[in-house]
Amino acid sequence: MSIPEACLIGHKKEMRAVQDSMDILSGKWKIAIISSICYYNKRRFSDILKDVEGISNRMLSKELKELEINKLINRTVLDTQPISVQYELTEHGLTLKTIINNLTEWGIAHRKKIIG
Amino acid sequence: MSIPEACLIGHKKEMRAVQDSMDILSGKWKIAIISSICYYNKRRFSDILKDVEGISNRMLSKELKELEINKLINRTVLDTQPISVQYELTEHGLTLKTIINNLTEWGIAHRKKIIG
DNA sequence: CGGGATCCTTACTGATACTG
DNA sequence: CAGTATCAGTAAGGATCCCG
Repeated sequence: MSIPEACLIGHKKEMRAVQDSMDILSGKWKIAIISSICYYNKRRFSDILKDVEGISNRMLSKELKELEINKLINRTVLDTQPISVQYELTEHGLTLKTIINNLTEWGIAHRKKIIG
Repeated sequence: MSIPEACLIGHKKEMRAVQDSMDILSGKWKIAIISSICYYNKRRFSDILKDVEGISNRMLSKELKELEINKLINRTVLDTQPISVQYELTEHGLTLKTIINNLTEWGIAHRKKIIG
Protein backbone atom coordinates (compact mmCIF):
# COMPACT_ATOMS: atom_id res chain seq x y z
CA MET A 1 0.00 0.00 0.00
CA SER A 2 2.86 2.44 -0.46
CA ILE A 3 0.81 5.60 -0.69
CA PRO A 4 2.42 8.70 -2.18
CA GLU A 5 2.11 12.25 -0.98
CA ALA A 6 -1.26 12.55 -2.64
CA CYS A 7 -2.38 11.70 0.87
CA LEU A 8 -2.32 15.37 1.63
CA ILE A 9 -5.06 15.98 -0.89
CA GLY A 10 -7.44 13.32 0.28
CA HIS A 11 -8.66 9.82 -0.23
CA LYS A 12 -11.75 10.39 -2.30
CA LYS A 13 -10.73 7.71 -4.74
CA GLU A 14 -10.24 5.09 -2.08
CA MET A 15 -13.45 6.07 -0.34
CA ARG A 16 -15.28 5.74 -3.61
CA ALA A 17 -13.78 2.30 -4.19
CA VAL A 18 -14.84 1.10 -0.76
CA GLN A 19 -18.34 2.39 -1.42
CA ASP A 20 -18.44 0.61 -4.76
CA SER A 21 -17.60 -2.64 -3.03
CA MET A 22 -20.13 -2.12 -0.33
CA ASP A 23 -22.88 -1.24 -2.77
CA ILE A 24 -22.60 -4.79 -3.99
CA LEU A 25 -21.63 -6.63 -0.84
CA SER A 26 -23.64 -4.88 1.83
CA GLY A 27 -26.81 -6.31 3.15
CA LYS A 28 -27.30 -8.68 5.97
CA TRP A 29 -26.63 -11.87 4.04
CA LYS A 30 -24.56 -11.38 0.91
CA ILE A 31 -21.15 -11.97 2.43
CA ALA A 32 -22.36 -15.05 4.24
CA ILE A 33 -23.88 -16.47 1.08
CA ILE A 34 -20.72 -15.84 -0.90
CA SER A 35 -18.71 -17.45 1.89
CA SER A 36 -20.83 -20.54 1.79
CA ILE A 37 -20.42 -20.94 -1.94
CA CYS A 38 -16.75 -20.03 -1.73
CA TYR A 39 -15.92 -22.54 0.97
CA TYR A 40 -17.72 -25.39 -0.74
CA ASN A 41 -16.94 -24.41 -4.34
CA LYS A 42 -20.34 -25.60 -5.49
CA ARG A 43 -23.43 -25.39 -3.37
CA ARG A 44 -27.10 -26.03 -3.78
CA PHE A 45 -29.92 -23.76 -2.72
CA SER A 46 -31.01 -25.87 0.20
CA ASP A 47 -27.43 -26.27 1.39
CA ILE A 48 -26.83 -22.56 1.44
CA LEU A 49 -30.11 -22.23 3.30
CA LYS A 50 -28.62 -24.36 6.05
CA ASP A 51 -25.17 -22.76 5.98
CA VAL A 52 -26.47 -19.27 6.43
CA GLU A 53 -28.20 -19.42 9.76
CA GLY A 54 -31.42 -17.49 10.02
CA ILE A 55 -31.95 -16.63 6.37
CA SER A 56 -35.34 -17.33 4.83
CA ASN A 57 -35.73 -18.91 1.42
CA ARG A 58 -37.36 -15.74 0.25
CA MET A 59 -34.30 -13.69 1.12
CA LEU A 60 -31.86 -16.26 -0.16
CA SER A 61 -33.64 -16.33 -3.47
CA LYS A 62 -33.54 -12.57 -3.74
CA GLU A 63 -29.91 -12.21 -2.73
CA LEU A 64 -28.76 -14.96 -5.08
CA LYS A 65 -30.51 -13.18 -7.90
CA GLU A 66 -28.70 -9.94 -7.14
CA LEU A 67 -25.35 -11.70 -6.90
CA GLU A 68 -26.01 -13.30 -10.24
CA ILE A 69 -26.87 -9.96 -11.81
CA ASN A 70 -23.62 -8.58 -10.49
CA LYS A 71 -21.77 -11.48 -12.13
CA LEU A 72 -20.41 -12.84 -8.88
CA ILE A 73 -22.07 -16.24 -9.11
CA ASN A 74 -23.32 -18.66 -11.74
CA ARG A 75 -26.56 -20.52 -11.49
CA THR A 76 -26.88 -24.00 -12.96
CA VAL A 77 -30.02 -26.06 -13.07
CA LEU A 78 -29.17 -29.71 -12.65
CA ASP A 79 -31.21 -32.31 -14.45
CA THR A 80 -32.07 -34.31 -11.35
CA GLN A 81 -35.34 -35.55 -9.96
CA PRO A 82 -36.50 -33.50 -8.24
CA ILE A 83 -34.71 -30.61 -9.75
CA SER A 84 -31.73 -29.05 -7.97
CA VAL A 85 -29.85 -25.84 -8.59
CA GLN A 86 -26.17 -25.34 -8.11
CA TYR A 87 -24.41 -22.09 -7.45
CA GLU A 88 -20.74 -21.38 -7.85
CA LEU A 89 -18.55 -18.32 -7.92
CA THR A 90 -17.61 -16.80 -11.23
CA GLU A 91 -14.00 -15.93 -11.89
CA HIS A 92 -14.84 -12.46 -10.77
CA GLY A 93 -16.57 -13.75 -7.67
CA LEU A 94 -13.50 -15.76 -6.82
CA THR A 95 -11.52 -12.55 -6.44
CA LEU A 96 -13.49 -12.04 -3.24
CA LYS A 97 -11.78 -15.02 -1.66
CA THR A 98 -9.12 -12.87 -0.02
CA ILE A 99 -11.76 -10.71 1.57
CA ILE A 100 -13.68 -13.74 2.79
CA ASN A 101 -10.52 -15.13 4.35
CA ASN A 102 -9.75 -11.81 6.00
CA LEU A 103 -13.23 -11.61 7.42
CA THR A 104 -13.01 -15.17 8.69
CA GLU A 105 -9.74 -14.50 10.45
CA TRP A 106 -10.92 -11.21 11.82
CA GLY A 107 -14.10 -12.80 13.12
CA ILE A 108 -12.13 -15.44 14.96
CA ALA A 109 -9.76 -12.86 16.42
CA HIS A 110 -12.62 -10.62 17.41
CA ARG A 111 -14.42 -13.42 19.16
CA LYS A 112 -11.31 -14.26 21.14
CA LYS A 113 -11.01 -10.61 22.09
CA ILE A 114 -14.58 -10.43 23.30
CA ILE A 115 -14.82 -13.75 25.12
CA GLY A 116 -11.28 -13.46 26.41
CA MET B 1 -5.08 -20.81 4.04
CA SER B 2 -3.89 -24.43 3.90
CA ILE B 3 -7.10 -26.09 4.93
CA PRO B 4 -6.90 -29.70 6.10
CA GLU B 5 -9.21 -32.51 5.22
CA ALA B 6 -11.70 -31.29 7.77
CA CYS B 7 -13.16 -29.69 4.68
CA LEU B 8 -15.10 -32.81 4.13
CA ILE B 9 -17.04 -32.27 7.31
CA GLY B 10 -18.00 -28.70 6.71
CA HIS B 11 -17.12 -25.11 7.31
CA LYS B 12 -19.43 -24.22 10.15
CA LYS B 13 -16.62 -22.64 12.08
CA GLU B 14 -15.57 -20.41 9.22
CA MET B 15 -19.16 -19.53 8.46
CA ARG B 16 -19.64 -18.56 12.07
CA ALA B 17 -16.52 -16.41 12.02
CA VAL B 18 -17.68 -14.55 8.94
CA GLN B 19 -21.05 -13.96 10.57
CA ASP B 20 -19.39 -12.65 13.70
CA SER B 21 -17.51 -10.13 11.62
CA MET B 22 -20.57 -9.10 9.71
CA ASP B 23 -22.65 -8.68 12.84
CA ILE B 24 -20.34 -5.82 13.69
CA LEU B 25 -19.44 -4.49 10.28
CA SER B 26 -22.65 -4.83 8.34
CA GLY B 27 -24.93 -1.95 7.68
CA LYS B 28 -24.84 0.49 4.87
CA TRP B 29 -22.27 2.82 6.40
CA LYS B 30 -19.98 1.18 8.94
CA ILE B 31 -17.24 0.08 6.56
CA ALA B 32 -17.20 3.45 4.87
CA ILE B 33 -16.96 5.25 8.19
CA ILE B 34 -14.12 3.04 9.35
CA SER B 35 -12.39 3.58 6.03
CA SER B 36 -12.59 7.32 6.40
CA ILE B 37 -11.08 7.23 9.87
CA CYS B 38 -8.55 4.63 8.78
CA TYR B 39 -7.32 6.55 5.76
CA TYR B 40 -6.96 9.81 7.63
CA ASN B 41 -5.86 8.37 10.96
CA LYS B 42 -7.80 11.01 12.83
CA ARG B 43 -10.99 12.48 11.59
CA ARG B 44 -13.63 14.85 12.89
CA PHE B 45 -17.37 14.34 12.79
CA SER B 46 -17.97 16.91 10.07
CA ASP B 47 -15.14 15.54 7.97
CA ILE B 48 -16.50 12.02 8.08
CA LEU B 49 -19.85 13.46 7.16
CA LYS B 50 -18.27 14.75 3.94
CA ASP B 51 -16.19 11.63 3.28
CA VAL B 52 -19.12 9.28 3.45
CA GLU B 53 -21.34 10.48 0.67
CA GLY B 54 -25.02 10.43 1.38
CA ILE B 55 -24.94 9.75 5.09
CA SER B 56 -27.00 11.95 7.37
CA ASN B 57 -25.69 13.30 10.65
CA ARG B 58 -28.30 11.26 12.43
CA MET B 59 -26.97 8.02 10.97
CA LEU B 60 -23.35 8.99 11.39
CA SER B 61 -23.93 9.74 15.02
CA LYS B 62 -25.63 6.42 15.56
CA GLU B 63 -23.07 4.35 13.70
CA LEU B 64 -20.15 6.02 15.45
CA LYS B 65 -21.72 5.19 18.77
CA GLU B 66 -22.03 1.54 17.85
CA LEU B 67 -18.46 1.39 16.62
CA GLU B 68 -17.33 2.94 19.87
CA ILE B 69 -19.30 0.39 21.88
CA ASN B 70 -17.62 -2.37 19.89
CA LYS B 71 -14.23 -0.87 20.76
CA LEU B 72 -13.27 -0.20 17.18
CA ILE B 73 -12.91 3.55 17.54
CA ASN B 74 -12.06 6.11 20.19
CA ARG B 75 -13.87 9.36 20.60
CA THR B 76 -12.02 12.43 21.81
CA VAL B 77 -13.58 15.79 22.54
CA LEU B 78 -11.17 18.57 21.63
CA ASP B 79 -11.13 21.73 23.66
CA THR B 80 -11.66 24.09 20.74
CA GLN B 81 -14.15 26.88 20.15
CA PRO B 82 -16.55 25.77 18.96
CA ILE B 83 -16.10 22.24 20.17
CA SER B 84 -14.85 19.53 17.82
CA VAL B 85 -14.72 15.79 18.21
CA GLN B 86 -12.05 13.54 16.86
CA TYR B 87 -12.38 9.88 16.06
CA GLU B 88 -9.57 7.40 15.59
CA LEU B 89 -9.27 3.66 15.32
CA THR B 90 -8.36 1.68 18.40
CA GLU B 91 -5.63 -0.91 18.20
CA HIS B 92 -8.35 -3.43 17.62
CA GLY B 93 -9.95 -1.27 14.97
CA LEU B 94 -6.63 -1.02 13.19
CA THR B 95 -6.68 -4.76 12.59
CA LEU B 96 -9.39 -4.00 10.03
CA LYS B 97 -6.91 -2.17 7.84
CA THR B 98 -6.21 -5.24 5.73
CA ILE B 99 -9.88 -5.69 5.03
CA ILE B 100 -10.28 -2.03 4.14
CA ASN B 101 -7.38 -2.25 1.72
CA ASN B 102 -8.78 -5.38 0.13
CA LEU B 103 -12.17 -3.79 -0.27
CA THR B 104 -10.59 -0.73 -1.81
CA GLU B 105 -8.67 -2.78 -4.32
CA TRP B 106 -11.64 -4.96 -5.08
CA GLY B 107 -13.85 -1.91 -5.59
CA ILE B 108 -11.39 -0.47 -8.09
CA ALA B 109 -11.10 -3.77 -9.93
CA HIS B 110 -14.85 -4.24 -9.97
CA ARG B 111 -15.41 -0.79 -11.38
CA LYS B 112 -12.95 -1.47 -14.17
CA LYS B 113 -14.75 -4.70 -14.90
CA ILE B 114 -18.13 -3.04 -15.09
CA ILE B 115 -17.19 0.10 -17.00
CA GLY B 116 -14.77 -1.83 -19.18
C1' DC C 1 -19.49 22.06 15.71
C1' DG C 2 -21.41 17.86 17.22
C1' DG C 3 -24.95 15.94 18.11
C1' DG C 4 -30.13 14.69 20.11
C1' DA C 5 -35.37 14.54 19.31
C1' DT C 6 -39.16 14.16 16.35
C1' DC C 7 -41.68 12.80 12.44
C1' DC C 8 -42.36 10.32 8.51
C1' DT C 9 -41.26 7.31 4.42
C1' DT C 10 -39.28 3.38 2.52
C1' DA C 11 -36.65 -0.77 2.59
C1' DC C 12 -35.95 -5.00 4.59
C1' DT C 13 -37.60 -9.31 6.38
C1' DG C 14 -40.01 -13.30 8.37
C1' DA C 15 -44.02 -16.45 8.20
C1' DT C 16 -46.86 -18.88 5.64
C1' DA C 17 -48.82 -20.93 1.78
C1' DC C 18 -48.46 -22.40 -3.01
C1' DT C 19 -46.47 -24.20 -7.58
C1' DG C 20 -43.74 -26.71 -11.32
C1' DC D 1 -36.22 -29.13 -4.53
C1' DA D 2 -36.20 -24.46 -5.73
C1' DG D 3 -38.35 -21.11 -5.82
C1' DT D 4 -42.86 -17.26 -6.01
C1' DA D 5 -46.66 -14.67 -3.97
C1' DT D 6 -48.93 -12.32 -0.38
C1' DC D 7 -49.22 -10.12 3.99
C1' DA D 8 -47.78 -7.58 7.57
C1' DG D 9 -44.40 -6.02 11.02
C1' DT D 10 -39.90 -3.96 12.06
C1' DA D 11 -36.10 -1.45 11.33
C1' DA D 12 -33.32 1.69 8.60
C1' DG D 13 -32.93 6.02 6.81
C1' DG D 14 -33.89 11.07 5.53
C1' DA D 15 -35.46 15.85 6.71
C1' DT D 16 -35.91 19.20 9.81
C1' DC D 17 -35.48 21.66 13.99
C1' DC D 18 -33.22 22.36 18.29
C1' DC D 19 -29.57 22.87 21.81
C1' DG D 20 -24.99 23.62 24.48
